[in-house]
Amino acid sequence: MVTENKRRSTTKKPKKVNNLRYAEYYDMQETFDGLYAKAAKGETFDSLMDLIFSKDNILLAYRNIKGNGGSVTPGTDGLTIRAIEKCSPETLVQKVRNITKNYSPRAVRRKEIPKQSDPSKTRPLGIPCIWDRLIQQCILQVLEPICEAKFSENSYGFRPNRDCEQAIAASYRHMQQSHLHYVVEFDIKGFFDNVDHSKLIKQMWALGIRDKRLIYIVKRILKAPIQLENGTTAAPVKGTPQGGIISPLLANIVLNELDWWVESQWADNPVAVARGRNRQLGGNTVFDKSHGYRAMRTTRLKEMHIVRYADDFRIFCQNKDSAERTLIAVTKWLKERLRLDVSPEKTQVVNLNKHYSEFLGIKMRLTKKKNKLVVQSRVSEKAVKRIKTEAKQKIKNIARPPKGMTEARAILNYNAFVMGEHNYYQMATGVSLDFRDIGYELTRTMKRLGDRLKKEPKDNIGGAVVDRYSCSKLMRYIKNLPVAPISYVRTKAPMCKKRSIQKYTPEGRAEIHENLGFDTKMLRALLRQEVHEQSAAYADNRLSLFCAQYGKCAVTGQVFESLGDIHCHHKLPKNRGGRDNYQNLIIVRESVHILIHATSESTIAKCLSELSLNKRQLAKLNKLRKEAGNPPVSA
DNA sequence: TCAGGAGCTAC
RNA sequence: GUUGUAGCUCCUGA
Repeated sequence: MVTENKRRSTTKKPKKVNNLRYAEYYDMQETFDGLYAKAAKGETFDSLMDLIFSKDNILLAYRNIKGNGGSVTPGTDGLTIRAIEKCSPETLVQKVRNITKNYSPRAVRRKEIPKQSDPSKTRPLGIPCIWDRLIQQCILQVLEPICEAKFSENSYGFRPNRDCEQAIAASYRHMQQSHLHYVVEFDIKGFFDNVDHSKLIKQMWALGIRDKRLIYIVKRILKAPIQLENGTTAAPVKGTPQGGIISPLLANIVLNELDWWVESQWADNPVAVARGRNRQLGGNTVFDKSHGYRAMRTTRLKEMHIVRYADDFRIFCQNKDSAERTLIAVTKWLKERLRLDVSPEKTQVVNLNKHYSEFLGIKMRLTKKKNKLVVQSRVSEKAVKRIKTEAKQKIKNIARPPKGMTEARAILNYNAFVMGEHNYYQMATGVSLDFRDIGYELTRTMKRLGDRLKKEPKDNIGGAVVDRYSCSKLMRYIKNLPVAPISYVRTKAPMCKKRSIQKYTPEGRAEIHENLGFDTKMLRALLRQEVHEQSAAYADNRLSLFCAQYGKCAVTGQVFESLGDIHCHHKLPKNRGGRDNYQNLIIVRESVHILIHATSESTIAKCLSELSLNKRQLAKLNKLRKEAGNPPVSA
């Protein structure tokens, strides 16, 4: 425990990267594709456990969570990812299977954190222990392809290859192209904390997830005790922990039926009519009980569309009457079907011809432009306020860098902030107005930088900030560092989701992911090779390295012909403090490996003549020899 | 091409 | 120390 804490203070938080490649490393992509295809055909799954806790799936789960920022944040048992990766792959797998044999997850650590939208309010976090997070990741990997096949096109939150931009684009489309001028704004009260466990299980069943042992494990995860900040422990009766790896997926499972139900409720919906009586929509058979909701069924409502982002959703309607009925019907449906309450103050109908409606940080309405109604959107007031205060703070950091921060770092941080905000809010048609206002608000704070701000850099410089902003008259420099002008943004129309993009079909992947550029046979062999006496981290990094090096020796550049020729070398030897992290490992041919460690003249001579290295290769070799504590050799 | 690290957003 | 999913941007190494 002590060593864990010590490590934590010295370890920087890793950051998650795109993980499409990882499934390929662990030879799981085809399996996931298969699940997706089966689910799309309407097949059900009553035996998923063997797959979930298969060796490859578990090791892939480790790979996927090791990059999480929170992997070095301990749960209630004080353990971090280090506790997992120091095991050998075999014991890691064995441990997961043992834990889940009679699964009883450890207590989830409750932590209240301020909401970034409104820092005066807090959001309850539930941080599971690292082994439990690993187990949840195993489950997620298998459930996601099944669920993706069933989920609605109108749901954008927490889903692969979908984002806010697409949700906003869909909203614009409904307003402008489909002429839906009324929107119902919904706000579910504390959604994550109020998810009904038995309803959730029923929804899983309806989606075809029918493995009883798996359902039991999910139940156990939901019922995991919560260790409150004051140290006492509580047993949850509802809700799914915000911080649990499967929680976002569970949220979509619960609300998936809402998407299909709403779309099926309007008269003459071509999709609903074509599929027949609201059943079998999207391969779901969960609508049989929807007959009881007369409020909607008898009104023959006109065209309407839902746009959902996690628990935040809007329904676009043709007219006021339709919108008001929808509000009532959906509220009732949520209560009766999912046992969820909406917040009456925040749930309302908005006439988009007269008022702005806020969604995902953007407020939007319709205005007349040359006899046509077009979308006019702005940065939401809350966001403007937040940007102002954060930008002020960051400028102050440049003026007077706090200790532990240099001026250069403060500028970089400010630029990243400005570019980040611009990147997101550029989908509002009126962004430039809002950022002009923000810039105006900041002039006083900018004065603190005084004459340090120049119109030209000291020398000629490049980089992304210059590329993007140097055409602005407001561009300034401090020495050689550009300071991004916050007022300078141009709007960029949000893009709709391309239907063809899909993570779980080879065709759908083609647009977002390139296949490995070399023969993967050797990679497979490497994956199957058991590494005795080595850690999971080592085994995992070895695969990355092999791919990063295109299956070639780092010194000679030769393609590996046999498994035995592949040697993974510690640059700084373990007995001198070298670790199993990526940076400390490199893949070389067997003879090169021998040569790195060789001390006897005859061995060196033999290997050298065998390899006949050129100058550059020799230099690489000697660098590795030096790191290993050996003197250089010459040909 | 790979990996890691910094920033941003939504919920 | 603040978890999680998803998306975006940039930088640095090999």
